[in-house]
Amino acid sequence: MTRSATTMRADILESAARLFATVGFRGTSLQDIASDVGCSKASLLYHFTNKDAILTELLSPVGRELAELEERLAGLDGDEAAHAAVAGLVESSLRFRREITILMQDLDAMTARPELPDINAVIERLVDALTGRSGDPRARVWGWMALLGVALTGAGDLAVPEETLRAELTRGALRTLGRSID
Amino acid sequence: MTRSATTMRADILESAARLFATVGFRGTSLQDIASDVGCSKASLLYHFTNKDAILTELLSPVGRELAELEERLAGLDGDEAAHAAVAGLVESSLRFRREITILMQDLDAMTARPELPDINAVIERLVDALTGRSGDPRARVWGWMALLGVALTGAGDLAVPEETLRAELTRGALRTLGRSID
DNA sequence: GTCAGAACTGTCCGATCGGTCAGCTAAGGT
DNA sequence: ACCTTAGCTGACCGATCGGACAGTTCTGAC
Repeated sequence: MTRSATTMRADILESAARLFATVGFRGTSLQDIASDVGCSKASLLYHFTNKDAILTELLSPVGRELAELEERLAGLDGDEAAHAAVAGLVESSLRFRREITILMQDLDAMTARPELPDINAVIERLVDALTGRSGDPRARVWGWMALLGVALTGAGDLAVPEETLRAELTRGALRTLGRSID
Repeated sequence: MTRSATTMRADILESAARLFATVGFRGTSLQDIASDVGCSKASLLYHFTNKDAILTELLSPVGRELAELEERLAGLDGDEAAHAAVAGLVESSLRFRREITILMQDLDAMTARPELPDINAVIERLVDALTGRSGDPRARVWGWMALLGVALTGAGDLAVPEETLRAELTRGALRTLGRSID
């Protein structure tokens, strides 16, 4: 069977996203994806230049969203920026549960990926926005992104209303970050 | 240089723990550990039967602690058991920050590890204690263990008192798990 | 029917993984 | 001085990884 290029790319991205989110990027081989899609390993590399390209395209919507957040933060400063940064992270985590889960699965490897310029660029901005306390703020931001990701993953099958979850996560994040903005 | 067996084992465990916690179990090769310790890869396998044995020994204290929790839960039932289970998980997460981080790094792979009988056994019990809602309770328990782990990791360099953190995490966990026990 | 190009695959490659093994070296008992 | 043994290592193995590439099959335009 021969699928159209767009259909095939969509199928590959869907399978890859599911596998990446459950067993991680490193834990997923090209053969695993190919078996799930129902094609050969070589076919994947016909539609995508390499394995990293699949990941990059999966995360590009998150990158765009975070880039917009970056722009919004540019006009703010101090507590206002910190509040907007955390609120934006919570919002993005809710919108991209699976993508954030993928990011979280190989957190350390992701931060060192040059092919994710959007995401890493906005992290720098968030570090600026949330800075001013002891310790490594970068680790704190990533820690909180991961925290939100796992929280949403673990709470995915709960009956807790999304509104409540959003409010609690925002309040908890702000409190733990040591800022009192209400 | 020739170190004593006990010293060598301790050095290996220390290096492995640091590497596992930062780049994950899968992300750490035997050569990585050997380089960090300052010995050959073969030397690692002289002191430990295989790579899994290093991980198992690293996590054995957590296993023992969770086994004790399991015994404590055996005498309880219903809401009492659920409360004790969550409180115990929070307590263990605080005591074994790094080990929980390691568990969290390859969460999916860890749950399927037969060489971690202590840990997986108590998970079964925790599932029983926390059961009674829709969805997969096992995923929920692991999700919360991971949540706690990342929270503690990300919050490691914060000025928030450990007491406050402990109280907030316990309350948040109980709330999200849908139990109202106060 | 023909044919160009898109879609796809079998097969091979180098690198790296966890693990094995025969043998080397240094230390301690006698 | 001799020898046993614990500690250690270089070299090697099979498996698996991501990726390359030549060649095959399908499909739509004419």
